[in-house]
Amino acid sequence: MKLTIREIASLAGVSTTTVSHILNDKGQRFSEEIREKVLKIVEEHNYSPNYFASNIIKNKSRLIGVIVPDITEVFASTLINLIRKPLNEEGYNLMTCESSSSLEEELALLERYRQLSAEAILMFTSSKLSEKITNNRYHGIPVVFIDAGINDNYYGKIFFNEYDTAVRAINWLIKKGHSHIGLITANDKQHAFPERADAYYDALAANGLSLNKQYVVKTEFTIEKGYEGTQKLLQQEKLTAIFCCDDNLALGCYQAIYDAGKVVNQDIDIIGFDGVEILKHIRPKVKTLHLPFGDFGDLIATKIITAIAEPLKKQPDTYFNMIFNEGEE
Amino acid sequence: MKLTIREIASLAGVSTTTVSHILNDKGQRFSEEIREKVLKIVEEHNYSPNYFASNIIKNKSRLIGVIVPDITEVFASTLINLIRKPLNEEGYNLMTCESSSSLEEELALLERYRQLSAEAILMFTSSKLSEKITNNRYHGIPVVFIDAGINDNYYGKIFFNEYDTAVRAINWLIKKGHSHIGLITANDKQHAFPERADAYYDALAANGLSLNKQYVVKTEFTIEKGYEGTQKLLQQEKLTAIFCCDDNLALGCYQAIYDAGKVVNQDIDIIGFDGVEILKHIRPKVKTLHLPFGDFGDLIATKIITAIAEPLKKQPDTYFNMIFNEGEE
DNA sequence: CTGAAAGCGCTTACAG
DNA sequence: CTGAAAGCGCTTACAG
Repeated sequence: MKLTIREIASLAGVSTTTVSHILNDKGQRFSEEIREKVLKIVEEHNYSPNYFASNIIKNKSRLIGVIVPDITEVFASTLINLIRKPLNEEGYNLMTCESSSSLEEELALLERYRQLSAEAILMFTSSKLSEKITNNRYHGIPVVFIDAGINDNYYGKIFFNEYDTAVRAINWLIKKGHSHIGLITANDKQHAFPERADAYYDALAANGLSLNKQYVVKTEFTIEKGYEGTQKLLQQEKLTAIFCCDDNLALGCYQAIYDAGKVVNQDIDIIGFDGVEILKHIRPKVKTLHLPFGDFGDLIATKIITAIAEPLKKQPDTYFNMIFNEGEE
Repeated sequence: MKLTIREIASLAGVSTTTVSHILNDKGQRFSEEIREKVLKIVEEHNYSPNYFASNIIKNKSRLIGVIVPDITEVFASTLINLIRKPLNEEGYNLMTCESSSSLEEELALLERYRQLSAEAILMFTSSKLSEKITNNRYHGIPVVFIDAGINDNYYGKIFFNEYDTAVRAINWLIKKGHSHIGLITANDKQHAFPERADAYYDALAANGLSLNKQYVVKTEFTIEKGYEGTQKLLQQEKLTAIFCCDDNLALGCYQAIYDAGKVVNQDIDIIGFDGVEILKHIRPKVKTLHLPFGDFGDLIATKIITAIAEPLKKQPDTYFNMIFNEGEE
């Protein structure tokens, strides 16, 4: 059904060598006339070289594998969205598969991508994989992690300078008059964002507010846990604001406040963390620290391209500032 | 770096033929002893056949290409999520690319998937592509559309019996005491869901309510347009409920009501359409008709598998009921 | 400048 | 039962 290079060559009255050279922009061995003739025939018959045949020789798949716990996860899909364009422009295709956060599935997907000869893998994970992937290479394939610092990172860590911005956010709450502020943070098994909680502790101290242990909930970063954590915090009658170390928590917090018959941003102020899309859609809007998603995406795309070109090259760490807008958003 | 079948063969002291047969479960020409020996060596060296070399012969890529306007779109990512597992189990890999709803990009992606020898393509689109893709085959590759009936469908249309459930929803509003109900529906260029609007018209008539043209807004199915449409409707002072023919509209509607200082489900009742995730997260919760996503996903997966096995086989139309829960959700 | 031919890593019809 | 060899559709070093 599909034409082969041989047929195109015979149609054009040249050798397969010439057709291949023209298609791959190799050298100037053919006249412009021939070039155009061949290209015209290719066009007419809608010919495209067999992807597998050329890859077996070029040993390049142009494929970048993405592993993500769940494709409906906003943080990940936002980032995938951002890196796709620059990578497409470099001639790479993204392929996304889901791991359901299962280590077994993650390993199976790595293996599948290896079989597909992926040139790089972008891995969203909360598993410790450094043992399987030393120096960020899985059987030679560069693996770029998005994992909040869980794995060693040969290709450079990314820091968001969360602390300073988070301090600013807490200070904003305090200036607004809040003195009983709750915190929902990680139980430290899944995630490790100590700066976020530290900002809370330090900002309270710097403003002469004492730390109330009843105001602190440690849990996992899900909407449900945010909901439950907030229910607990709401038992503290004086509490008037909650700082959530993640937007999923913030969303659950928002729901719990509403369901408890209170009004968000009126009875209880919320501040979230990451700046995912959904927080813009809910009402009242929930304030959040924003990741600089655009720059973050560009960096990841560049990291991947660099890692493909030079898998053995260490890449530097990068620092970004988080964004927090004190005024109305 | 990567081992070849020849090296495995020589390591095992057998021919490449035998190794290939063992790896591909072809025949019983080898002893169990040899089989185990080869498998052990394969295991030890973590050998996997070169994907491209085998595909060039088998002419099977095991790849299913997905084209989606935007990966962050909840409807699409929900569905992709649902079909991935059954398709993986059949040995297929999903590859997802974004079209930004641009016809040009859609065609480019179809072409790219053709070059990748995708075995089937799942296309989320609002473009009329029947001209390029007659009988749902693009250069022989089966294309399954998710497109609300825009394109011809050789592989069977999917109907959601939206009408009956939508009538029930409107009746529910009327029974609740609403007699001034707004409608936000499509401007008919992008989408064609006439049953949704008809249900509104008919239910009003059946309950002896006259149709007020001021209560009807025709627009596109986006959050922004839902917002603007609602602003228009809110100028109608007697209006106390709005039926949105899409969940994006419902979300924009929800926002506009809040921003106008009114209370959702108290001053103005909303009913949406599709049952996407986000409506469960907002507060107050917005009632919506639900697609039977689970069954829908299973059907699409089956359609794809069937289309790959028998590309020339017409597939039957399918009818689903929408879900509308009158009580609390 | 041009094309015949070798070779990429597999699979499989075929000969022994 | 087993393996040498042809062949999949390309690319490219090489010979003319």
